[in-house]
Amino acid sequence: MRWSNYYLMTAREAPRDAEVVSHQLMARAGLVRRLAAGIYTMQPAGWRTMRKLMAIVRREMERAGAVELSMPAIQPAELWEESGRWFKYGAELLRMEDRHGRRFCFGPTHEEVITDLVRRDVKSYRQMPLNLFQIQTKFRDEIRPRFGLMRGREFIMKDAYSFDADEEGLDRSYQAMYDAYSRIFEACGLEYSVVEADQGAIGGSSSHEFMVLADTGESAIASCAACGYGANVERAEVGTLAQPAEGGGNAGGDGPRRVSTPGATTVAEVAGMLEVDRTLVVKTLIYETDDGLAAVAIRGDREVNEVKLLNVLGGLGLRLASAEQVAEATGGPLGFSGPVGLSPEVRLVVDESARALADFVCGANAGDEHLVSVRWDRDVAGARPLEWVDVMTAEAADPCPRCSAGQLRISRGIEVGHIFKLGTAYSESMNCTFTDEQGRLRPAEMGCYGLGIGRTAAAAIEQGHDDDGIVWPVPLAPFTVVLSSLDPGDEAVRSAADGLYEELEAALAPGGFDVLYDDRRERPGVKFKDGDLVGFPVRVVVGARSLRAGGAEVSNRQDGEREVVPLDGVPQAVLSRL
RNA sequence: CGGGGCGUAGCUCAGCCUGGUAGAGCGCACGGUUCGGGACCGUGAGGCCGGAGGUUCAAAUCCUCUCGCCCCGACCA
Repeated sequence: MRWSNYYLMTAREAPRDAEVVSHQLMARAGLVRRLAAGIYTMQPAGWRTMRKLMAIVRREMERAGAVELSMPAIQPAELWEESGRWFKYGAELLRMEDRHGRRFCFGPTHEEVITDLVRRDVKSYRQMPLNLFQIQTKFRDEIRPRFGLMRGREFIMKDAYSFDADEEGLDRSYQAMYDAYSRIFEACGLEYSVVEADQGAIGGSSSHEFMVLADTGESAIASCAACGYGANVERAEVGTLAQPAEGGGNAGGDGPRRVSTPGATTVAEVAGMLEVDRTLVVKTLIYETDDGLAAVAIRGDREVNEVKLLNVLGGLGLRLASAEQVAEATGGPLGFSGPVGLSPEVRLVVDESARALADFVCGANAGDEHLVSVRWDRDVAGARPLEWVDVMTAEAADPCPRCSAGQLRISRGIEVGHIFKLGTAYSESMNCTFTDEQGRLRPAEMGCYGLGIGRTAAAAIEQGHDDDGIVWPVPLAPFTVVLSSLDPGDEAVRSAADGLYEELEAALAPGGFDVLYDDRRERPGVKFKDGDLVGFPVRVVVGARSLRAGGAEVSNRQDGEREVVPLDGVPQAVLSRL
């Protein structure tokens, strides 16, 4: 491709709304253009990167036995009502009506459509296993789209769905996708890790996320270097916590004592006023759930993980209760709640972090008062059975939940892939059944597997850039090589560059590599800056000076290492750098 | 949805407080000088100042409404 005929316009400055580096560079390099909040045009060079990524994804999906198809983006409401998600999915589901008043949505994902398809076609265990995938535009009406392609509303996703006759089959299909995803991110040259994940709105029994490691990632990951445990912090478990402090002066006694704690509404204030360690205070939060109010007790130095809590309590969502609701549940004002004497209407769950506590401090459910010397068995369990749960947020240096030696480390990542074992959740609700070997009717065991195309490209930039611009991994660069002719007016240079261009195209094509020939009538500085900005992995420069030095200059974007090689040696020199 | 901010040339922004004929840099076009890391000089094109309404002799500027965009938050008792 000749740049003079191509559509690739760079800019010195990024648009004001570009916040993260991948978005700024994609905009400056002329790869994407924002059309509306969270909605982008892929300009030609950006689309080339997407196409290369999609080719890698296709190759590995097919290698793993998946079969490509294409499903509609617009989907009828009835299907979503059948699965129960028309209401459950919430406001992220973009809904619309046609001229007859029939209701549709723009598909955020395709479980309903694929399940509907397969239930009509697949009737026997002999037709399975099956794995179907597509690469297609999705729409999710995010509350707050941001960060360019990282969290768009309209985005391109590879989604795959597996159907198996039994759980063992699902395990095999899941593992095949796990391996395929690993090969994909490997092939892209990305540094990634695989972690256990929360299932969220999709539902199902187990899942893993593929995270590209980057400090700007929106996801927090807890991992253990000793045993390899890794999980999204939304889900991460924690080993048994040490209980560093003793009850001190509050130990013993026949029961809880009321103490005055005027104005102390936070754990830190209470601990300071009573001169006890924060780990000896039990924090009690009141939540509003789909089933009424619930109280969560947790050790004072710990934070509640609302994703875990939602999984424990069930329902679609939860929020911290208002002051009025707290008064209804506890009889006291906000800031003085405790597990003793809660309204019997209120469900109480207690985090494991507070289990080892005896003679602890907690709110008295009365203004400006706390209780000291409280015990679970004697003072709380009498009124109600205790429900021990894990709803704490993992923190750095927490003990590993899987091995005795390790400590958790918290890092950040960009979620580029997510695989789920769905089990029979959809096949049951949508009646996707088959006849097994014994002639019985059974629901199919399903899995689903998503991979964000645009987000992976953005993640590659987050991981690969410097002050001058993008540093693409070779497989994802819009063009592998940029050939810059510095003196297009000079006949010797022009013919040398023209010749090189043809030779390079021929030499690179078999490996799937490509060349952008910068034949524009621009000054050298502009060509260098543009090449660095767009991030072509290898640069070949031909100019009057390089010809005098014996040929063309070949260099790498990544480390800038350059050499002058004779013209006929250029293709080989380029290939050796890929 | 709550809070904050911003909409002026293709891009980044000034002008607004204190109303009086629309500005800069980059980019673009043309001419000249340059030519290995975003050149310089000159000339020029390009704007219903997001939209509607109001106040005023007069509105980019003041007021009201509206649309769009961005950021933070939607959290700890």
